[in-house]
Amino acid sequence: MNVGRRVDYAVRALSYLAGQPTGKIVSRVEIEQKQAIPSYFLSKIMKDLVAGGLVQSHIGSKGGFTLARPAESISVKEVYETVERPIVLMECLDKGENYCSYCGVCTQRSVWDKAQSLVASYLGGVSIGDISDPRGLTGRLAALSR
Amino acid sequence: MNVGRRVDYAVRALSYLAGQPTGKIVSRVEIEQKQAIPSYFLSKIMKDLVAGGLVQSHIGSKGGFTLARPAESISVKEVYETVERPIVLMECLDKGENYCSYCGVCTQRSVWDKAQSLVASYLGGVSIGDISDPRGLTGRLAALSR
DNA sequence: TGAAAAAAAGACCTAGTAGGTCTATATTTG
DNA sequence: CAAATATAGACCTACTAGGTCTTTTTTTCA
Repeated sequence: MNVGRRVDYAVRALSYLAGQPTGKIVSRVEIEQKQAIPSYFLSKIMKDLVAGGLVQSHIGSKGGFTLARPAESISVKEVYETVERPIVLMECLDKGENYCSYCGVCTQRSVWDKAQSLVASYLGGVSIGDISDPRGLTGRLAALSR
Repeated sequence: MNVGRRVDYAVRALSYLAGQPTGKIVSRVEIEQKQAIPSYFLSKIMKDLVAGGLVQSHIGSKGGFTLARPAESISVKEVYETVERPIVLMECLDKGENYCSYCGVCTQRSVWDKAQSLVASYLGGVSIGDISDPRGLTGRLAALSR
């Protein structure tokens, strides 16, 4: 029960994009620097976000990324599932009843199912727009110490 | 965001114990067989449950385990945290503000904090008594096919 | 008293994965 | 053409989940 760095970084990247003027293209390097993401790491994550249709990429000099959709329409749940995997607390909840022969008589199944629904529906209700971050972590941290 | 086998097996073991007459001592091997837990694996898990005060052990021939407390007073959350680790979605939620220098300006922190509270409080409200299983998975599965 | 049955303790092993780094290639701008 | 960029994918390391087994200690009971 642990959210990986990929999700953390993906959310940071999207929050930063959400804070830019609409259509402003931002490079991977800028996002990494503003949001304190390890060099290069973001390239793999952005690939997933592009493939998932959350972000649009622009190849070539002056290229970079923009949100592919309004920030308000992108939920944290969707981000999670795009860069990692569907939110599933136990495998048997995902696969059908015949994944494990005991599913039919399992007393805990409904417990994890409920817990999973709770968190998934909460995350489904939080949008990237809600946590947009125009300046990025490094920018706002620097502002604090001034 | 995934619940490991240790928790699964711990819950199965406790549910089985909860279904026995009060004070009935049950051996590790019996629990493993009735609840379809891999041989030997349960020994490591029971160690944690004993250390955590959820289960009482009885060494020697005719030994085994009993619940140390009423099943209704043992929550799934407590089981989880006893055999694995505290329920924490991101490390920074656990460690103080100074774990990561950006905590103070992090826009996602509250999101994961809320999600974490939701699931923790739900699991805190489900007890082993709620999912007690006197016959175990194998027993009930066999009953079905008869 | 001794053999059997059980927990306690811990060593060991394997495959998978998280997290991170780097390089080569294609594309675009100016 | 040169510089800047995404794309694609190779590569690496440390950790962990999950599982198996063995040795020791304690207890029961015949």
